[in-house]
Amino acid sequence: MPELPEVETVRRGLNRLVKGATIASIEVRWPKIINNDVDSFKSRLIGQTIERVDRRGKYLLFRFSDGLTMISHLRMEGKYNVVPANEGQDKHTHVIFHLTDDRDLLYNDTRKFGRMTLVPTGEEVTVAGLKTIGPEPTENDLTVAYLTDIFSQSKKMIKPLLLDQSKIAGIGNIYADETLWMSKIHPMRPANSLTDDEIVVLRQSIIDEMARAIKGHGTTVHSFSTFGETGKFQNQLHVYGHEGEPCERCGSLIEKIKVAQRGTHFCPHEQQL
DNA sequence: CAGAACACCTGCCGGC
DNA sequence: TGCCGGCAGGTGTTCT
Repeated sequence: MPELPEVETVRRGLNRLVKGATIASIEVRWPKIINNDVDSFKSRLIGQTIERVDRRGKYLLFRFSDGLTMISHLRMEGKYNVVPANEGQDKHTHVIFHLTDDRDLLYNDTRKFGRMTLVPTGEEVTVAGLKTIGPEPTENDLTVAYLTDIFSQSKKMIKPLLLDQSKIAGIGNIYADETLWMSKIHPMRPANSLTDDEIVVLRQSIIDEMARAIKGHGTTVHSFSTFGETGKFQNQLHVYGHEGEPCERCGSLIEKIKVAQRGTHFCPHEQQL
C-alpha cells in the first residue's frame, strides 16, 4: 500500500478506528518485522493506549500514552485491519495487537518487507530512514528554492532523484511516473538540466497530485481495500500501467522502460531527452 | 561520498 | 500441467 497518499489513507483509517484503544497483548509471528527485541517490544506496549497516529513521508507514527512511538513502515505490501477478536487472520498475518475492547489490530504483509520500531517519542529521528528524510511534498514545505538547489547539485536522472526519500518524502514509483508525465519531463533527464520553468511545473504537479490522490483515498493496484475503503485513484492514472495505450494528450503510445532498475512509464513524444 | 548492486520475501503471469 | 524467469507501489546494507 505504499506511497504517501496510501499511507495517509491508512493513517486516517487508524485514527478513525483505533484512536483511544488500549493494547491487551501482542502476538508476533514473524519476528524480523520487529526491529526491537521482541519481548521488550511487547512488554513496553502492553497496557498502552493509542493516542493518535501521525505520518512522516511513508512512515506511520503510532503515538502511545507512555511517551512511546511505534514507527511502522508498510514497504511493498503491509496492511492493517481492525477485526473482532480472533477473526480475520490468515497466513500473511504476522503481528496481532489484541485490544482490550474485544477487537484485534492485525498487521498483514505478503512479502514480509514491512518493519516496526518502538522508540521514545522524540527519538524518531534516530531511526534509519527518518534520520535523513526530506521535506513533505506540500505547498509550504517543498519550496521552489529548495528544489532548484538540490536539482542543480545533481547529475542524477530526475526519476531516481524523485524516488530518493532523503530529497523529497513520500513519492514512489507510481507518482514519480505520473508527475513527470504531467510535467512533460523525460524520466532520464539529468536533474541539473531542468529549466527554472520545468522545476516550477514539476513541483506543482507533485504537490497537486499528492493532494488529489489523498482525496481519492490512494491507488489500489492489487484490489486490496483499506478498512473497507477501496482507493479509486487508479482510475486517474495517466501512464502507470498504461503501456501500449495512447497518451491522453497526444495519442502516441505510452512506453515502459527500465530506469535505475524500476519499471518506468512515459510518453516518448512529449517527454523527450 | 555518491551511486550501483544486492538483499529481503511471496505470488502471479507469461513462455516453453 | 509444470517449471522457470521476470516482475511487483520500498528501503537498508554493502560494495565500488
